[in-house]
Amino acid sequence: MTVPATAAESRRQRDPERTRQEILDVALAEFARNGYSGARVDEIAAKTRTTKRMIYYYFTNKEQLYIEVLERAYSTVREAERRLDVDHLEPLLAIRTLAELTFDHHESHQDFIRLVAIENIHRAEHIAKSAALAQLNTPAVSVIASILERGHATGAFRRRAEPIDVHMIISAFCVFRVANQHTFGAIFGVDLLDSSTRERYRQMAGDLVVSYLSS
Amino acid sequence: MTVPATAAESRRQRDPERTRQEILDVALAEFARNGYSGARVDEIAAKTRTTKRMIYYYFTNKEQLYIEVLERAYSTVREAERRLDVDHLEPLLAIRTLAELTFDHHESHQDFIRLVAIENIHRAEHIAKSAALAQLNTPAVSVIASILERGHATGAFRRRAEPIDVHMIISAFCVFRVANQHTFGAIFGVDLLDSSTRERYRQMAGDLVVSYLSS
Amino acid sequence: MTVPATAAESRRQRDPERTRQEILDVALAEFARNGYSGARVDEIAAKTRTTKRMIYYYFTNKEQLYIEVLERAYSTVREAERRLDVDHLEPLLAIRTLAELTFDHHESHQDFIRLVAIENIHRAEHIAKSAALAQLNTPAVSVIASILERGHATGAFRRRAEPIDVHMIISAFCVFRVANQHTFGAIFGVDLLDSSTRERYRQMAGDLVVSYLSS
Amino acid sequence: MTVPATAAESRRQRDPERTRQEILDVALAEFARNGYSGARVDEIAAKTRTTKRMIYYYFTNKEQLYIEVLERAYSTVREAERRLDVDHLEPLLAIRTLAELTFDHHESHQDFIRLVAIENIHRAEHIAKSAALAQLNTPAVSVIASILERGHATGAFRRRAEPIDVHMIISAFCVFRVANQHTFGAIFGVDLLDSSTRERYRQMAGDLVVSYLSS
DNA sequence: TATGAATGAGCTTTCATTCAT
DNA sequence: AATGAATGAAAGCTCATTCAT
Repeated sequence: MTVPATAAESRRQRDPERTRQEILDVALAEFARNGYSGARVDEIAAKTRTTKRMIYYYFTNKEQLYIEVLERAYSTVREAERRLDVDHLEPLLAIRTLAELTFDHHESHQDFIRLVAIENIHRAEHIAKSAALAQLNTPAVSVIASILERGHATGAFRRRAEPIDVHMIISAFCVFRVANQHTFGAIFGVDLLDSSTRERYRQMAGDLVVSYLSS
Repeated sequence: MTVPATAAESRRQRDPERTRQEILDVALAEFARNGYSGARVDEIAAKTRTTKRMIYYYFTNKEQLYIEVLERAYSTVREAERRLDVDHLEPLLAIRTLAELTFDHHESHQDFIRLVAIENIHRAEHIAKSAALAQLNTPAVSVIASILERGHATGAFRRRAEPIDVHMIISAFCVFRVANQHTFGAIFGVDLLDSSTRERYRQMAGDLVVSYLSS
Repeated sequence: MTVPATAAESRRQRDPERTRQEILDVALAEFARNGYSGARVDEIAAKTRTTKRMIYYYFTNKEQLYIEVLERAYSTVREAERRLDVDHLEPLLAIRTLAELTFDHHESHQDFIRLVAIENIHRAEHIAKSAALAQLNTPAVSVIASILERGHATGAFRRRAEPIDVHMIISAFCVFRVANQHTFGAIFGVDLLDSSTRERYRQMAGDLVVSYLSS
Repeated sequence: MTVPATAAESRRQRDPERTRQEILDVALAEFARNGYSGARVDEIAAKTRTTKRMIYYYFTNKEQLYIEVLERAYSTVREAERRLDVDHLEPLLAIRTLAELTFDHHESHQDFIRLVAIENIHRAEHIAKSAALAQLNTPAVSVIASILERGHATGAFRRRAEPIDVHMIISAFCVFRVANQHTFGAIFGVDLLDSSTRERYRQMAGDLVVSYLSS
């Protein structure tokens, strides 16, 4: 017979990769929600169809699980960056579009932003421990470099700026809005993520980088 | 005799306020270093001349200690903001100076920046619980409002911007440099806090807000 | 001037005996409510106009406080017993009246009943430690002895019973109704203290001892 | 090799149910001896072949352990009640036998009596929390109901009494002797549990209910 | 006589992890 | 490859009590 006789049997996975992904999904949410120390292996297990024991079986320990969560999250972001295509736009519009796409991406990947904040609390020690993360290239910076080059050639950008600095300016604004939304909201009584102000902030992201490069 | 005979005697404090402050100092460092969950009351006590018991005596529990750390940290920042004096400068220089002072302040109060990041991980729930933090006013925004008014009057600022948005732009840049230094460093191999680049980033902070408001 | 200048001064008691009694009142309620281990010195102090320190000043430690609570409670009961006067009633009515008065007394002194239960949990070790409680005489038993003597003389009581056994029978019934009201209620869904059944139980107390002695 | 090499190994249990029962046994004794607040999980663990950690593993927390102790204790009593068989005895003898069996049972289950006293101190809040205890039926009352019915039919019982009241009368006497033995002993210098007086008290239990129902 | 400040010892509980198959 | 059972270590917190004047 193929009917599972016990709970354990019914739970048993035939697809290890799927189990891994399910654990990583839940772990991402838990780590993003509670921080590294605040996240509970028990809780992650409880929200999974597997058991705590399986988490250790697949990931060895809490830290390794966290690292793999981080790796997958960064890898997703890099994948998105790789899909960026603004070469067909004139430089000013290209950089504004890039800022806006970054703005949109950060808003829709808040768990990732939180994970980055958490990782910074831990001085990026887990990134340092990860072979996969060590060799991450950052397509976004190349995209920026290309735009800047074109912009300088056409004279659209009066300011000579380093690609990485432009990346930082865009990131700072877009990350801040998500990462600091709660303290900002508590202190100023303003919800930075409210849909009614999204368009204004989105434009501000573009204005900021455009005005910086233009003047 | 007045010579303390035991460890307990030598430890005994006659100055409760000083003891409180010492605990808060150590606790700030520990929370900033390890996050709320990651910080250990035992560890905080060990780095103090008092005992763990005293921490509970003064602060009731870990959360309340954290909240008071937060309150004092914010209060220090507000105090610094209150000392800001850029009224004698012409608008463009005033806003640039404000950005640079913010830049300097954040660099020299990295524990505060980390605390804010931690508090955001916890969705600002502790700020919400604090009566003292609820009624915090933010002098910096008033200062900005005043500068903007003057700048609009003189025509120095072509863009009409909300004071709070300008505050956000300055904060985003200055906070990002400190808060995200570790992941940025790990991924781009760049130390955002290196003294050799400080002046360039400092100027960038000013340029960013000035170019935004001017264009 | 006689106006108290500080909270401490305004709290300060001029009447030590009154302070002692207030502490004992609150302590009785707390011990009766939570048991010896369950009662908190902090809580007792909080419900008093004095401080925890004063409790130690007056009573040395928690156990001594408990003992004095016990002493005062027993002393109150003995005082009530001493006021019993059923000599003018014929034996059958006298013993019934005694049972009913005991019934009433226990109902209106539930804290005392609880205290006795608590003291039994502790194997009466505190009574043993109390000089005052050691030499407690029990007027009730003398009253019973007198009634029994008269009843045996008149032939109203066919059964020859020991005064202390009769005391036990009466106590058992009256104490049980109060002491076991909660488990009885939880298991049988009956509130033994409900006013609608008081008269029936009261009569039962009399019937029980009367029928026992008569038959 | 199968010889346990370490203390942990020798301690390790393969029989969870047996471990549970052992913990419950020890916990019953400790709770009965010291009350709920007075009992120490450490102490219970020390008297067991397991560790404190195992107690939490099996029972979640102290309260749940206490509740399960209570459940098992009540369940044992109910089991004994279910085995009562006095149908073959004529009513007067039946009710006397029931009283005597109750008397014997309470004497040999003093921990249970103490537990009931403790639970009453806590206003039966734990019984209220227990699903198992909520639906406990009480066979003893049915047995009494049956005896009363027969006794009323034959005219042996002149008094019409409620089964639950008769249960209360028997319980009150038998519980009192055990539950209040210590205060009674301390005050009257009488050991209610002394074997030399057991037979007299046992008979008194029967006399009490028989005379009550007969007259 | 009275008291604010301080505290050692020990409590219940939690956590990531390993055992043993 | 997979897992149910078990656990050492330490965490946060509480309690009656003492210090020091």
